[in-house]
Amino acid sequence: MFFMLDPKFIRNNLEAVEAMLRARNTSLDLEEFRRLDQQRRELLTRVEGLKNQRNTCSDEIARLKREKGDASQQIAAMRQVSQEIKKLDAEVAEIDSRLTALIYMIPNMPHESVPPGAGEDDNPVVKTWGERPAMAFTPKPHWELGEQLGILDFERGAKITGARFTLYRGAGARLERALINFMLDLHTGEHGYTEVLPPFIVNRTTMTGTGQLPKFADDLFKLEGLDYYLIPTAEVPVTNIYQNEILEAHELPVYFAAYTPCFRKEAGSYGKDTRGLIRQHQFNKVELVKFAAPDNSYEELEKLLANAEEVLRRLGLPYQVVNLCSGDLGFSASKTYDIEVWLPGQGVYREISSCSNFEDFQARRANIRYRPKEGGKTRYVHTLNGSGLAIGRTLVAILENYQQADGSVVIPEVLRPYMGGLEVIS
RNA sequence: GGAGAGGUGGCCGAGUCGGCUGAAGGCGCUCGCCUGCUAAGCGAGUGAGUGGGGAAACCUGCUCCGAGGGUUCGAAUCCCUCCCUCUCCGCCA
Repeated sequence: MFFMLDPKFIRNNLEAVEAMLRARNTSLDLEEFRRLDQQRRELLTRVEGLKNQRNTCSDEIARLKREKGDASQQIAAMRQVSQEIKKLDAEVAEIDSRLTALIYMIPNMPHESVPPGAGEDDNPVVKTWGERPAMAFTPKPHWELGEQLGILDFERGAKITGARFTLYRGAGARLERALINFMLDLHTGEHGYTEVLPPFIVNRTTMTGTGQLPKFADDLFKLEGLDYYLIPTAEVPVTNIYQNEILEAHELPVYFAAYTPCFRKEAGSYGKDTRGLIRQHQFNKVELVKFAAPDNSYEELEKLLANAEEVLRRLGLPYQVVNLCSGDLGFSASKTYDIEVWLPGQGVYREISSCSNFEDFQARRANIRYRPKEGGKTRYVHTLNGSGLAIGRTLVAILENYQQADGSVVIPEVLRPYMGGLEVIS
């Protein structure tokens, strides 16, 4: 049986959990949890008593048989007991599955440093970096630039597949690939991450481990006739690398960097960001994933954020960092920083990275533990992840921030070696 | 896709005609002894989950031998379904 929040924690902190649900604008009644949990414990006491009786008596029967004695009386008695056990076991299983379904719907507890708030307008900006480029002309949105330069073909993307799919060509395709390589090289070469290339299709258990299922099934592409799904982010396969494993304390923290495409249905965002690359059903991302000991996971979150920020600094892209408030925090996260990059073509800051500490929420579901140095019981690790960064949106930011009056786009210096020396796309 | 073999504790590896095996034996690891140091040697300990008792050391119930069902008083051991691994054949980037 998997849980997200510890059922014991819920049991002992019902008021706190209910307060958390309100802060997250979630309507969920814990009365049923209280009732089922109580019932389950009562049943368990009874059925375990009976099992104990059966075990003891089975030994007795075995002994009698060995000594050629008569055990028919005990066998008859145990037949009754076994019937009863079977019945009670079924009742427990029924309650368990209802309880699990319920607990799976409860989001994570926010960290104490998460500000209260109703939604994204209440997220405090904790940092801004870089100079917004001064332009003596009216900056264009990236879709215009991309089409005029012949590097982004939205129409043909839509023809090949449908809306929210894009065909990159020439320098556009290469720029996308350059960004992937640049980011991976930076994180593996300078930030201590190990590169992994995971499967892009995962099974149900894996999706459940990181919290995408059962709650967010609507946003996932599922393969027909199979219990397999296209990943919506590398977080899913990479976090599940250690699913059902026990790590040694000296192995922590573990840092992974992974490039993968990401597939999202974007259900419920029909009117939003219909133009351009901002919201696609398929996009590329370099993801950073960490497994850390609980006592320093928040330091690891700060480092993770700094690693993601470094990408934007080297690319010379202005950004701000916001601390997501309680009402905007994702389902599985205890704390999340969003990095938002400046897009002059649209005159807004747009999310380009999301760095989160999930504490033991995912680890509990995916059953990822470690053995503490000082010995004693195994504990759940803390998992963290962050985009480092979303590739498509980075390309958008480059086009819009580095555009020239004539519609050409200068390539940031750090990318030129990856572009075969190309300095300007024109 | 076809034929066969197999999935046991951190690892390797026993489990007889179903009962005394949560699991022999070995390796590894931990602690202690021994040793000038190292190696070797000797002794003890060493799975996980969940519940009860105790201030604690610790004692104790239940569950777990790929997963899920079934047979049985009782299953790692028998039956069924599924998953995975390996070998051979076919097909294929």
